[in-house]
Amino acid sequence: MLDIKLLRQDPDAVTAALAKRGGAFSVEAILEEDGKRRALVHEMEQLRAEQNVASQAIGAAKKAKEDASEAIAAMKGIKDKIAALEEQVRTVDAMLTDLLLRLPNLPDESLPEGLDERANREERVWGEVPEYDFEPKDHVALGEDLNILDFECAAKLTGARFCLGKGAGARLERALINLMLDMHTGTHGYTEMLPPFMVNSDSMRGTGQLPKFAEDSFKIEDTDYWLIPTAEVPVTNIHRDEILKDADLPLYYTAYTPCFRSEAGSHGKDTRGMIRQHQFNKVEMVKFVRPEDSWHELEKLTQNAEAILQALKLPYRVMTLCTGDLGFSAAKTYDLEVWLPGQNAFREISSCSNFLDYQARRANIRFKRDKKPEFVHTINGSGLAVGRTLVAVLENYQQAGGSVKIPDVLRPYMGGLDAITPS
RNA sequence: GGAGAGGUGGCCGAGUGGUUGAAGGCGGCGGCCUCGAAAGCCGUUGUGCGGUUCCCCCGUACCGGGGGUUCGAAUCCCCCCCUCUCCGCCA
Repeated sequence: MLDIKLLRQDPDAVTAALAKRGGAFSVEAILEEDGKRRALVHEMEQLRAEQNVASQAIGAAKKAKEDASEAIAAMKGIKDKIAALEEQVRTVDAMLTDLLLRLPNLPDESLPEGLDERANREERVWGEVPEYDFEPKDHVALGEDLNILDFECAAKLTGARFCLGKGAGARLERALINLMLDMHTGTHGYTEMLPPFMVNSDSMRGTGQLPKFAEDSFKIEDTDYWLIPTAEVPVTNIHRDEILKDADLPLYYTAYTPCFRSEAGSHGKDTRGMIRQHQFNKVEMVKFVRPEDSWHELEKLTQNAEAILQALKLPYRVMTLCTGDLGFSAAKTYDLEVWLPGQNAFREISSCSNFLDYQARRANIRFKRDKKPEFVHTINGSGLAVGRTLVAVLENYQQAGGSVKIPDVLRPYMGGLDAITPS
């Protein structure tokens, strides 16, 4: 959520910044509601002040055994006026809040401007794109030939966009989760969390999934529970409605969770394999930091995600998302794109974002160092999307005969196994 | 799922219709005392919104959440949520 005061002070700057995202956002309507609200609140509070004074006088009179019936009768009218104003304030307030919640974050100045991913800026490339003296297979062919991934069976169990991991495939996924968590907790300084995989609507609103993107997530029927689309939701909301101590900051959390996404609107996109699934595993990193540290902390968090790819020796590049490709709540995002020989392309495997105080405002996460509480800044990123990492390992480590070498760093997690071979 | 108990300020804990934003204690902060510390003593100690000479003050709201009764509600009524105990069920 943006600061309403910023909209009041400089509506033109806000409008201009939002326009870079490509959509049409009306700041004017919000300011109109805001003005209405303030006038109503002022009027209501003046009446209340009057009422409070009168009520005290009535109390005093009754104590002194005096007749207060006239004063009581006089207050009857004011009560209805207040009630009517309360109702109006409620309506305007709800309207204003809804409008504000539907306004995305302002893109940072440093972003390249553009409407879609073609305008994203490449920051750096790591590793060498591998060359093969044979035709490399994609992960679907590899997985099925090795009998470690079964999409057909998953379709029987559930439907499209699911995958059954089998044997070494299941274990490889688990190994990757453990490697990531061990690196983040062991050398990057994060505290591991294991949150609920369902959250309520308040949490979804806190991180920005609601009210605008309800259709992207799965909701459990007859409840207020949502399947989490990312661990960002429960982990960021850990400190919802809290005032942290200055000494508590910065807080670094990491969490493994499955993620559930409806993928509404992506029909026909990435239908093959496990690139785009309704359920996938992810290890997430979430930071709560002081405002002045957030840009530096974003760089560090991005490097923490890169460290996993480097440990696995997977080639990747870092992209800065342009203004039009930026997510709703983010001010700036780096995408890590891993090289996939099966697609002959770089594909997103991590998204690391600085939200500034946007989520903190929504979720009301503050800290106190002087008199007045301040909003923290939140930062998060995938470290990494596990399913896509498994895809990358299979495709990048494939051998001529269809076997897949296990990256050195994963072998301890695989019981010493050095390769997955056709049985 | 059934029965019961309970949710009050950072924490513990009083309060059951009228200066109660809320006693008391703990903790925190400031001061006195001290060579220093502890103990002791004194003072202070929330958040949102609105107004404003913009953190100084004023107003208003907040005692799990939402409605209601009343001139007036932490206190009475209704609904919901959560926690605890017992039973049932279950991993």
